[in-house]
Amino acid sequence: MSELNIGKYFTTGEFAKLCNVKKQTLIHYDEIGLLTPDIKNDKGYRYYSYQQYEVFSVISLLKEFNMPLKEIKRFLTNRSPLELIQLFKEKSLELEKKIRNLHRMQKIIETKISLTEKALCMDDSQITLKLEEEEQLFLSKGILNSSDAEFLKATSDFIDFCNENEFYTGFPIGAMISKERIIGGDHDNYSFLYTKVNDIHPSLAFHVKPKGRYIVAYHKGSYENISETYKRIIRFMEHENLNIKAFAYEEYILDEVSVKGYENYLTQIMVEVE
Amino acid sequence: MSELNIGKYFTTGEFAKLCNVKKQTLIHYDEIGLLTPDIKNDKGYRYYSYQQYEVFSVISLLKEFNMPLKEIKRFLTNRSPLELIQLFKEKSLELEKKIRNLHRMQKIIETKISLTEKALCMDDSQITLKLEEEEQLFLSKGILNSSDAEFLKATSDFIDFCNENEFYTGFPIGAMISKERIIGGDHDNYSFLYTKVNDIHPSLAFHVKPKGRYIVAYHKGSYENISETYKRIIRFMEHENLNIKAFAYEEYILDEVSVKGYENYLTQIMVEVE
DNA sequence: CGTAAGCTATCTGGTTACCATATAGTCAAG
DNA sequence: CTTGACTATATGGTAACCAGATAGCTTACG
Repeated sequence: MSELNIGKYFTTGEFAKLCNVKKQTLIHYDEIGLLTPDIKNDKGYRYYSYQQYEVFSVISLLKEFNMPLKEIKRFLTNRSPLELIQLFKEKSLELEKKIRNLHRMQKIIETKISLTEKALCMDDSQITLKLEEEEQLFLSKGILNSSDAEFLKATSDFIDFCNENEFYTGFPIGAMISKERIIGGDHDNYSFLYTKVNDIHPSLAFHVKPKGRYIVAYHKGSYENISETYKRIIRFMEHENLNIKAFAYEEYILDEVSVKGYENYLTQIMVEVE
Repeated sequence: MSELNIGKYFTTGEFAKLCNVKKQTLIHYDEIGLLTPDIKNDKGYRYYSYQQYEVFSVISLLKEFNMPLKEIKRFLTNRSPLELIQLFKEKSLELEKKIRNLHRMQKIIETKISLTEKALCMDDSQITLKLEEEEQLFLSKGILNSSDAEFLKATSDFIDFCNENEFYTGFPIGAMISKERIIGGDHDNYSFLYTKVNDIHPSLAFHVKPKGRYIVAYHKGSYENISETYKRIIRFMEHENLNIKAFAYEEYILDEVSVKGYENYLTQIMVEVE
């Protein structure tokens, strides 16, 4: 009776089922020396002890941390209670970071969803006058009258900086254009790029988009034709007897992410008025 | 001046730096048609618009969800505001699940750390009498007098069930041995396997490890020699004039996960006494 | 205007952690 | 003693790149 030999041991298939993985995975682990069955008979048949299940579960735990198998192997070869404590403490910190990041991601997609939903259900032909609350904006360096190359550099630096400081919350990048440029018809000459921020970083300077009345209009299509929308805005202002205060704020509501091609973009323009 | 042609466009290298990836990655994305540069000149040089940065950031966001590039591509090809909303809502649910899972992982490693730290700083030669609080245990089906094959099956079913119900919290699997077996010297004939649970699942039956006095002893090495430790326990009981109530509870404190080889295992034995 | 530095391109091969499939040997039950 | 269900090894394939080689382009300087 060979049953006695393999008494309390699982075959590869049984162990694989227990671990919820393919047999191949266990064979692979054996090949790379990560998890070698306690017993290997003369025919090459593998037999795993149930204590090895605990080892497997640590491997799969560490794998969930994206720890490469090589490193897991290194850990298991040198394993000791102290090593385990040290490793797990490291991983615990990583976990916290990961959880924070997931919360950030959740904020981003929530923002994207609500922005896009808003875009879907609004009337983009209408120009309206709205009272808006104060908003904190983080600005790029000035880009007025900049060359193409300078503009690219500024955009790039701005995005870099936002990423480093985790400013990106799903809000699109906006652009500010000054009163003079709007009136002068110089509609692609922006003063600053900006992004909305939720938490104010004390050591950095922010621009406050003031509380007050804003003309809200929407531009459909490429910004090459944005002048026409500005003309409509100016007509509206004259009709309502309003004056631009300092800046207009442009934001993509639908951009390359949700539609394909400039002709389908939707830009929101908010003009601060008095 | 060819500068005009490529005016507001990033070269592959510039765009790669902006996106914090290797140039190769962008080339790869171009090859598989995931993110094709707006412009490709006659020499094959790639030029990316800054609007494409937004596309890239959505790609990398989706990639963080482990979404395969093929699926991301499918999404981007059919992109529309509605598709975006639907996808992001799905992903939001996934995120919640992931966050829950990470919290679970954190609990597991915390438990492992504290168990192992406990093991390191205690005196395993000492037998003590302790007052222990009530504990909720989830039990395997009875394994008394079971054959090797039955034992394996029970272990396997037990682990499966624990996994399905996410009972695993980092506590090792324990085993209960009855009064009769302890006295009779039948030390590897367990009655049940168990694991500690934190949250009680209302629809399942749990065993309560009662509040009361327990002899706490430690066994070093393979359980093949566990009889000697039980002899020490019995001597201690006689000396202190105590009697076993119903069960002893065995738990690995150091097992294959933190040490290598049975000879280094450390088992905690708790005997319920009166 | 020419050249060298610093880009760009494509191409090959390697990586990780497997999965699928094919073929052949082995085991356990009727 | 055969049959069906297992086991083994071996080969090739996958995703999403990365590293390095080689060759072409371009631009800033002398």
